[in-house]
Amino acid sequence: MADFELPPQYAPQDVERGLYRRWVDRGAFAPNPDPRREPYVIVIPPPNVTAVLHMGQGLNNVTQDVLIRFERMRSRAALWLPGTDHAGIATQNVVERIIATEGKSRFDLGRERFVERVWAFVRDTGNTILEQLKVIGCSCDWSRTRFTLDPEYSRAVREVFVRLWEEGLIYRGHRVIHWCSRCLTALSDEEAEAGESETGKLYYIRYPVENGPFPYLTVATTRPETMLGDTAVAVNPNDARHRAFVGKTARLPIVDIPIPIIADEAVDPLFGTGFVKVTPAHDAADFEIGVRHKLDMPLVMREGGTMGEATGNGERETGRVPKELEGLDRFQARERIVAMLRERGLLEKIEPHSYSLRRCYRCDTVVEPRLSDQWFVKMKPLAEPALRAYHEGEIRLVPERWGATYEHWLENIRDWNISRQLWWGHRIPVFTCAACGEQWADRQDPASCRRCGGTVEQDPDVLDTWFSSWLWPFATLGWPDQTPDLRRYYPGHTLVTAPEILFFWVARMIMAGYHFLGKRPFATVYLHGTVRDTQHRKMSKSLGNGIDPLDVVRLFGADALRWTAIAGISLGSDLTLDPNDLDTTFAPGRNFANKLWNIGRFVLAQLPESVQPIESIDVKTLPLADRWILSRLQATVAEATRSLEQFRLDEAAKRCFEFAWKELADWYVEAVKPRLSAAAAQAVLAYCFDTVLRLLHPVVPFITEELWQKLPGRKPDELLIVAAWPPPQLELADAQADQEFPLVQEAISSIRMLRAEYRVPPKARLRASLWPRTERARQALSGERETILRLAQLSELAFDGKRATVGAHAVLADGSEVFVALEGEIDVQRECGRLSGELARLDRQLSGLEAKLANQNFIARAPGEVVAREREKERGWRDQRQALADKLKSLGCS
RNA sequence: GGGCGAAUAGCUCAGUCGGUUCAGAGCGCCUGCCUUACACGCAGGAGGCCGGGGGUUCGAAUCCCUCUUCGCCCACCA
Repeated sequence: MADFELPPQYAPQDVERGLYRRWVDRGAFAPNPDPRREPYVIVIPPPNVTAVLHMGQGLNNVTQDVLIRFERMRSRAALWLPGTDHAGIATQNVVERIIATEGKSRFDLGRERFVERVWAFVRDTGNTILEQLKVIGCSCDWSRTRFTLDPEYSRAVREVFVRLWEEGLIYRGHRVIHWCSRCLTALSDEEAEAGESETGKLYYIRYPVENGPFPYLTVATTRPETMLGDTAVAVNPNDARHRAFVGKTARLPIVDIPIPIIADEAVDPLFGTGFVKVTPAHDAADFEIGVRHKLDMPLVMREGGTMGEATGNGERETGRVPKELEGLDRFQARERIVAMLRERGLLEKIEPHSYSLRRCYRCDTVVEPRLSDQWFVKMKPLAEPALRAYHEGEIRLVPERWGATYEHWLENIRDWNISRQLWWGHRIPVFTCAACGEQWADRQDPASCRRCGGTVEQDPDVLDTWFSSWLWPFATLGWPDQTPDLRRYYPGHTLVTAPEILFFWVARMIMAGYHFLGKRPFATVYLHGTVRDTQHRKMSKSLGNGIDPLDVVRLFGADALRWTAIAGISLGSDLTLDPNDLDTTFAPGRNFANKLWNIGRFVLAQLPESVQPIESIDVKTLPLADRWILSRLQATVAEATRSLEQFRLDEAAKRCFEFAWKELADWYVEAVKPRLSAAAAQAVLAYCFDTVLRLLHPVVPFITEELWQKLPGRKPDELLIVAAWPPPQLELADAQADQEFPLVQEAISSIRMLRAEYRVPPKARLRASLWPRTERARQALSGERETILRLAQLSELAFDGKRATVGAHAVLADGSEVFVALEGEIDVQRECGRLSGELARLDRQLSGLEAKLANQNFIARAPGEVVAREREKERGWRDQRQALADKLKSLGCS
């Protein structure tokens, strides 16, 4: 008997913190330095420095932790590399909001002081989310924590920029990009998210036509305010209705200037009126038309989204914006222009129109297409190796279906706008000489022009935050230096992330990996689902339907959270949780932890100081229940291992749950209770519990570690986290036990059913008779007499070879008697009926299959393997048929 | 407009190659139980036209077509 007492309920709060500290203190999270160990590497999707943990990240990181703990126990040098992303726009926005409460803008502070302010903020709060990851048990190697703005990391970013520049893959593009008028920066195509379809208005506006076939034409637009920037009206060249207008001149209302009517293929004659107003500076498609027709491209909106002649960035005065609209917000301006048009009788009609607006992914402001000069990366050459890697199977997506999306994006890839008009981020290392105009990208900040010695100026913009995160798998390991870490831990193995950032991040990391190191960054991309509420809405702060993982940890423990995230989600599917009922949502995990705790409590109370190792026991001589549970354990090890290897984490978790609760606790523990003093029984019990704790450790690390350390024979410094994964080396599978113990279970269940059905009181003395139908069953059941008596709460048990019935005879407390008999599966007549029914069905199936196999068409057309499989099936059925027939014969039925 | 996914018990979801390991789990519900670990528990139970319709097949939750509903991704129809 152990000399300690455990409380009847598991209290996660009492153990989690201490255990985590022990793991850290013992350096358990660092990869094993033994060079013979094969590395296994996961790099964390770096959360934003400003982030606080939400369920989505909980799911993401717990998944990674399960994989890393699994591989660590499998003796690999497992490295999970953590870190954070500086998150350009997001972080800048947060700090801007903070200083706004002080009544200041970033412009009041100036660039240098503002950036210093952001750094101070990051130093203060930047570790929040990493600390929270510790609370949920993540076993990251914290000694290798990286930040995308670390000096070494920044060096990698700069190196990459300069290399791309030298390869001619970076260029200055003058074109229409997505512009956020609130963040005051350009955005990439991916950062301008198309949102929900919403109902807006389509305005039909008349433009007078000079000397045309008709005095005016009508254009349709959703953004009337952009008309100030129109430099043409276009029709489709094949549009017979409007052909006569081509070449004529329209008069742009309000601005009152002449604009040409041109023909361009891009115009869809079926949309609106077939006349399109062309605003090259504020619409990407119009820009293309403008280029083709060499049109002027005046900007009529300022960077902040107000109307006005824009200044700077190559824009010039055009006199297009009337005084009364000057400085007006674009949406107010829309109303005013519509009113002005109406006054002039030029507004034909307004129709409801449904479309989807693109919005800034950071502040949700409606994005404005805007002509400007930005830095772009040519993506085609980068995309090709990434595509090839997928086709050749060097990179695998799990689940596979995402491959199509990945391919489509890469095949249609567009150049990447990487400059942001922000202050927080990696400054673009492009330098321009004020004297001679020389422009180049440099690894070091030059003091003067490399050509003429004149003064140089650095580009004011910073890089897209994703331009640093796409280097994460190798920049975190010290690249561009050939560090030992880089050599050992690159390429990595598994990337775990949500499909939302497949383009933002995953595809780009693959491109960067091949381009800069010539090797894939990882072999497998595991894409998990999204966390949603019961209405299937994505959990988000703005919707207020989120669940704070830390609340869950507080209420139910980290293991309960982890259990729910892992066991509750199958490969690639979404995780639905109810934020209004945390108890229902997380109870299963908590209950399971408590169950484990109590199995542990029981086991520990029974076991002596030292237990025989299972290896020293001749398992073949053990009682049926022991052989059965060991056989089940062996199967569980095999299945759980295979499931984890295939990323079926839920299957692995559930299989172990099934073993621990249903097989070990419900059956074996109950069955073994009378023999607990036997050394062999103790050995089996200890071995089973020890092993299932190992299997469960990746999913529920805290409780398993806590219990495992208490098991007899444990050295004080032993930790489950670095213990060996259960090897399938012992031959514990026992086909006979697998067949016979279920008979015992069946008998017990039958009797229990009778008890319940006939309401036999628990205290009643009950006598049951069993009539096993085969010699083997008779042996098995006789051997388990004690178990049956105990688990079915019987006082007597009899066997009889003639009748196949389960019967029970009860004497109630008041002396009255109850006789119960089960006519179930062991009843001869019932059994005969059942078996002959089965035989008949099998015969039907068999004849169908035979017909199929006799069909020459099938043989000729079906693939060889299919035919082989069918033949195999036929053989199996024939054997089954034979066995059935034998059984029927042995029972003596016709 | 294209592409992808989902629909199975009251709820959240498993169900691989078409067949006796296919009607399953957890939660909830009902009936008994404080049986020498666990009431966060034990034992027993009820509850399903596997979204609708058609097809293939000896046989369909499973394969094909179609419809309905929901979700996601992509797309320069102003």
